[in-house]
Amino acid sequence: MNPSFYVVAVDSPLKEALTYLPPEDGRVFERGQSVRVPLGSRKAYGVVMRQTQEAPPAVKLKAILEREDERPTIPEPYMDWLEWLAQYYVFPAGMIMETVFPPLGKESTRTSRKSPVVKDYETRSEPPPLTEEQRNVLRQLKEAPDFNVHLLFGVTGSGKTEVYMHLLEEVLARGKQGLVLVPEISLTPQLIDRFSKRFPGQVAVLHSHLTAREKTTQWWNMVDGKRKILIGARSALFCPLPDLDLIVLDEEHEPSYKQDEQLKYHARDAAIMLAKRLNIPIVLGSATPSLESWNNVQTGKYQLHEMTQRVNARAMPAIEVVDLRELHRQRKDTPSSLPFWLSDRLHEELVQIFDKKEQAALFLNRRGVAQTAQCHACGYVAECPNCSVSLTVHATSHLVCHYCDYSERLTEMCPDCKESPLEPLGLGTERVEKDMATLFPDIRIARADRDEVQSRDQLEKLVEDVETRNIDLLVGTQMIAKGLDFPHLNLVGLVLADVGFHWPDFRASERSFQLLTQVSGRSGRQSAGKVVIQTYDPEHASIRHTLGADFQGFAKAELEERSGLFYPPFWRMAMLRIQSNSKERGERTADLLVQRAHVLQRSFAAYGDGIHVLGPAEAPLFKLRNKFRYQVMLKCDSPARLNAFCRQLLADDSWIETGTKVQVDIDPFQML
DNA sequence: AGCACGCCGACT
DNA sequence: GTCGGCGTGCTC
Repeated sequence: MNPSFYVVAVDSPLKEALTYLPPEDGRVFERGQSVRVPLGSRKAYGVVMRQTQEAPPAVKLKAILEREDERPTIPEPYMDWLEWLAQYYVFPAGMIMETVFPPLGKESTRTSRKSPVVKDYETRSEPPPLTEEQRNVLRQLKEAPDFNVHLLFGVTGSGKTEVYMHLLEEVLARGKQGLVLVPEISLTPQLIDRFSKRFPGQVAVLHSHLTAREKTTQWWNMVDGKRKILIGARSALFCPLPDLDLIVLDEEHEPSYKQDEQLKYHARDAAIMLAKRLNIPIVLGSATPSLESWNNVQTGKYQLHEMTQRVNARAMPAIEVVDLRELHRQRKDTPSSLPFWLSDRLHEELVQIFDKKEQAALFLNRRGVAQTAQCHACGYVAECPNCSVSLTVHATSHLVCHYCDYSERLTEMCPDCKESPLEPLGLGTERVEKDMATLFPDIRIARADRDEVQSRDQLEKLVEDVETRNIDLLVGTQMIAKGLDFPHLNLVGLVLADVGFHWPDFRASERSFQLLTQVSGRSGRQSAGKVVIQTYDPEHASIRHTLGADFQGFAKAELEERSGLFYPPFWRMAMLRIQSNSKERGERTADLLVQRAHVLQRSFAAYGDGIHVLGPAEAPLFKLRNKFRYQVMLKCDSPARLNAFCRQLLADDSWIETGTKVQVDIDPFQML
């Protein structure tokens, strides 16, 4: 007997899947198959979820048009996992299904003249001998082949990548596939090359900077089983691999694993759920694990594997802290010819490094010439007309908004009082670069930030220039903190470590610690390196523990603090964001939402510690791109209950006014 | 997300 | 008159 109806997840932002009649020809469909369905006045893609005997009341049903033969059936573990994602992150299932498939059809009519995504080498590079620590870790990992979460906690330079490659060799020997996830930023040609040299002809790559055709080709290479190892950014997790046997997620602490648009998933958490459904091991690697993962080690949920030695027994860099308060006190008495942001200590080290013809990097997590511009006569600060932030000074005469990219010319006189010019306030990478060029006219400087390096090609060029020693000094933001590995870089200067200490985010300390440790790790990859940290707050926990290379001490102190404040990882959070083009409507919606939350709260009060509702509050970035933003924070000690609460709270959205949106962010990272 | 519908201002 | 701007609402 033919089934009565099909439940289809349609590529449209609908809360629920839709019900369709079988097609005219009476064809039968399986769960996971792709179909074309009529939707309103158009055709849409859909994935068959299940059969049903029940029709929704009061709807005139339409029939499925046809099977979409170009799209392979999604394997059951993936189907189950995709449904979990939709549930957990409160997101339309049909739109998640769509992320599984490549952007174009399988066959291309044109031949590409672009250089290939992965270079295919003829011969396999020989692996270096393993350290004892690496051998131990590999042995331990072999003993737990089923679903297990392994945290590979290894200092920078301890050879984590080599461990991954050995594990992948075993995967290949079994004829299976492996998935290696890395943060987008560290997905450099350097890394891809290293894998494709070791596994010639076996590697495919997926990330957002590939063209639609490149993505499609790489996707099919894996899905057809022609290639066995997929290296990619978080979105590669959605490629439905037929023989997946191992997931590696490198730099697991990286905040960029959390997507903060559309489906707000965390690739680490999602990867673990996928591994669980496939009953395969997953290896998380980091030199500075997230406190979530570290806590899971403490409670025995994850297995810990430690690597404390750098390969070739290279020493960790010597770290020195410069107290900027003291520096400025001194300079009041004895003025210096150096730029205000450059201490004599860091200057000395730079002189020495350049004398020795070695390389240095200066790190400052702030773009532009100056943080903002202020009038010394009336105190006016240039602000963005669309966002509630001050404008940043760029390239001498421009003011730019770092959130919406609005820009204007810097006027000669203050536009408010017209009495005095706007003076730059604070510091940015552009200014550092300029000052260094004046101070050291003979050295070759490159800047690495979002203004200077916008494309993959530019990053490749930059990496090459540093590798071939065409560059003596690299000045940059976060961009240079991650994954770049330069043998002759022996001095890292942190111009102002304090950027980020006072961010309105409960993870501010954790991020600072990670950043300081990662940046420091860039120095002395081959010989003895040096790190100079300039700060106004040498006593800050992030700095103290970076100095002692004491992750565990930092984690212990920070976890204690989190526990006292009902923060993750002990409690779970959900952020409800209200966004409106009218301030009044936004405020009204936020108030109403909290009222509804309080009503619902009562029915959850009987379980555990109930649900905590905080807010409504204006978002730290109150106005963004001309939208007014409010937020309501929810906390709960059980993720399942928090999820149920969110779903119930937002099940009915008919009360939300037009021009106003309410969105949920489960396990949020972005607090602004 | 699309796509249609509908209600206003600017043009042949 | 009617072309098209984008706000609003619906999709089995």
